[in-house]
Amino acid sequence: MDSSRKRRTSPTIADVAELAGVSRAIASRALSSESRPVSADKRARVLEAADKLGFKPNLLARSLTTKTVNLIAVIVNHIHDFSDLDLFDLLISDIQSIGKQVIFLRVGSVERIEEFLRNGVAYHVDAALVFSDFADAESVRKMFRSDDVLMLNGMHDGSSPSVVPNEAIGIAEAVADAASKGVATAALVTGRVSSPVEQQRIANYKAEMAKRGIRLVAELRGDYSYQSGRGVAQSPEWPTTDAVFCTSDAMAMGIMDVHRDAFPGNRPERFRLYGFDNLSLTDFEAYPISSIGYDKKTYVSEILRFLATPEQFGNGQAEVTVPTFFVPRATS
Amino acid sequence: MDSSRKRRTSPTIADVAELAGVSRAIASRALSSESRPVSADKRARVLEAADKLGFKPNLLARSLTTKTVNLIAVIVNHIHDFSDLDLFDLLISDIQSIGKQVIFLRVGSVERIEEFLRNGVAYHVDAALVFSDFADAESVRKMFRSDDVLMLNGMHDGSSPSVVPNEAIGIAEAVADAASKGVATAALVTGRVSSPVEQQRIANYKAEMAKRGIRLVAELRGDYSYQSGRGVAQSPEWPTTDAVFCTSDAMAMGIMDVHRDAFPGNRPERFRLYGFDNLSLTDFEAYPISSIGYDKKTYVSEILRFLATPEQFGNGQAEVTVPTFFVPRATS
DNA sequence: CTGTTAGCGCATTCAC
DNA sequence: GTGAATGCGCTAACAG
Repeated sequence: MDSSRKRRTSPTIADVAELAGVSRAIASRALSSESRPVSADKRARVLEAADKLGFKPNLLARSLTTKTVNLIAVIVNHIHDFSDLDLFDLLISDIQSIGKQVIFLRVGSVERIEEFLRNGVAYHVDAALVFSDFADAESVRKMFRSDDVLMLNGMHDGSSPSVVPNEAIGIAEAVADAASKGVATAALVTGRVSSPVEQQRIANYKAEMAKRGIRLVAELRGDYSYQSGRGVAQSPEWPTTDAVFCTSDAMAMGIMDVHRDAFPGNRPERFRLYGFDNLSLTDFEAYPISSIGYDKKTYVSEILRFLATPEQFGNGQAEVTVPTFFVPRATS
Repeated sequence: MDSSRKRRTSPTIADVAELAGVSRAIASRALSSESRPVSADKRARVLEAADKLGFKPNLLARSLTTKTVNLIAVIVNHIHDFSDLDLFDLLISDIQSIGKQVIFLRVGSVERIEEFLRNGVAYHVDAALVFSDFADAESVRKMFRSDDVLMLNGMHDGSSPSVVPNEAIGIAEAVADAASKGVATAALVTGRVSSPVEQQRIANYKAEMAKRGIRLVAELRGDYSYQSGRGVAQSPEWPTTDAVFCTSDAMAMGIMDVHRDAFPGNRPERFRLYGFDNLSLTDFEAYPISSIGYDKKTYVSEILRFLATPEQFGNGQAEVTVPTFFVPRATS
C-alpha cells in the first residue's frame, strides 16, 4: 500500500531504513558525511540499500532542520557585470568546491529589488555576495534572511563587511607612468557618475593628476560601454591632450577604434591612452590598452574566506582591501 | 518564554497568526499569492501583522509541501559558455519574471558530474537547462531529481526534449555567399571535434561546400578560442585558399589579427573570412567578421515555453529547432 | 469562511 | 550502539 504511493516520488530515507531493516535514525547517521556512531554491518546495509534505491537526500528538507542550506546568493545588476568571466568562473568554481551552490539573482533596477522584497521571492541563503550597486546591505539581509552579506559593489555602509579593490594604488601608478613620459594635459572619460565607486575613482584620478602636475583639461561622460567610448571620441568636445584616462577598458576600446590613426603600429602618436579593469585585452592584439587591474585569485580567496568564516569579518566593521596595479601595454 | 527563543530567528507564519489572532491556516491563506477564501478583515489583520513582524515565508519549508521549489538549474561547462552575455541576460531575466530562481552549476569536467552524482550535491529543482556537453540527460535527471530536463547542448538522446539552433540553414547561406563571390577553395578551422555538435557542424560545412563546388583544401584544428585561432594562422600548415570558415568567431578574430595585412581597410584581399556564433562583434570595429547567428529572443522564448508547460514537449520526443542565418560583414 | 490536524523529509534529542 | 519520538515552517485536507 505504501509502495504504491511511492512509485512516482523519490525514495526517502525512510525507504532506505526499511529496506536495510534499521531505524530512520540509523539510516540518517550512516548516510551522514560526519562520522556518527553506527555499527559497521548496519552502516554497510544502509549504504547498500541507499545505493540500490538510488537514494539522494532532499537537501531542502535537510536544511529545514540544520538551518544551513548551502546556498550562496550572487546578486548582480545584469549578467553583463560578468564581463570579467575569468573572475566569475574562479568564484563559482571555488564556491562549489566547498560544497555550496550558487543561486543567481539579476536585479536590473532598484524597482526590481523592492519587488523582490515585497514578494519574498528569494530563498533563505547562507550568505549573499552583492555585486549590484542597486542593492544596499539592509535590503539584501531582509531579502535572503541572512546576516552574512558581503558587499562587493564598493558600497560600505558600515553594517556589512566588504572587500574592494584599492584603486588608489593602480591609479597612482598609471598617472605616474604618464607623468614620467612627459604628459602635461589629460582628459578623463568617466562612467556612471551616480555610482559611489565611480566618484571615488574620479577623485583618485584628480588627486593624482594634481600631485603630478598634470592638468585636467576635459571631463567627458560615458557609461562604461564601448559605444559610449566611441560617442565621446566623436563628440565635438573631444579635446587635444597628451593623455586620456578612461574608467573602463571598453570605453578605451571605443576611443581607440575611432582614433586608430593616432596609434600607428599600435604605438601612441597623438595621445597616450589608459583604460581600467584590465579585461583580458591582452588576448586581443587589436586593443593593447594599458590598464589597471588586481589579482583575481586574492580577491576571490578573500570572498571565500568570508564564506568559510564570516565571524572573522566582524560585525560589519571589516573592509578588506585588495591592491590594484598598473598594467602597461602599447597605448601608453 | 516563546519570545525569548525567537529572538535570533526569523518570524514564522505561526508568529504572524498569533499576532493577528487567527489560526496558522488563515494566515497561510491570507499570505498566499493565489486567492484563497479568507474574510476581508482577517486578511487585513494578517497582512498588517506580517508587515509589522517583517515576515518573509521560508520558501524551503513551503516547497516541502507544495513539491515545487521554483528553482531552475542552469548547467554549464564553464562560465565562459556565457560568452554570449546577451543571451544569458535575457534567459535569466525571463526566468525570474515568471517567479523562479536560477541555481547555477558549473561542471567543468565529466569527473565533476560524477562527483555531484555521488554526493548528491544538488537540490531538487523544477527543471534543469543543460548547456554543458559533459552532462547527459539521464545523469542530470538523477542529480536534480527532476524529470524536466531540457538539453541545450545539441545532444539529443531521445529521452529528453531539446531546443537547438538549426545550423544547416546559416551554414548553407554562408557557403552560398562564398560561392557567389567566386570562392573555389576553402579551409575549415574547427573546434573541439569530440563534441557531437561540432561534428554535425563540420559535416554541414562539407556538404554545402561539395554542393557549391568549393574544394576543401585544409582542415585545421583549434579549440574555439582566440589563441587557438592565432595558433593555426601561424602554423606551417596554414594554406592559401579563397576562403576560411571557422566554427567560432573567436578563432576568426585570432586569424584576422595574425593576417591583418590581408584585410586592408577591413576588406578581404587574400581570402574571405567567416566566423560562427555571431558574437556582438558588430560592436568592435576591429573585428567586422561575417558570421552565423540565430534570433536569441525566439530561442529563449522556446526555453520558457518548456519551463511553463513541459508536458507540451512530450516524453522526450520533442526536438525544437530555431533557424540560424548568415550575417554578412566586411570580411566576406 | 474557519480552525484543527496531519504530514512533507530529515536530523536530533533522549532514553534504552 | 540503537530506536522512538519530536520538531523545523509551511500548506493541504478535513471537519466544522
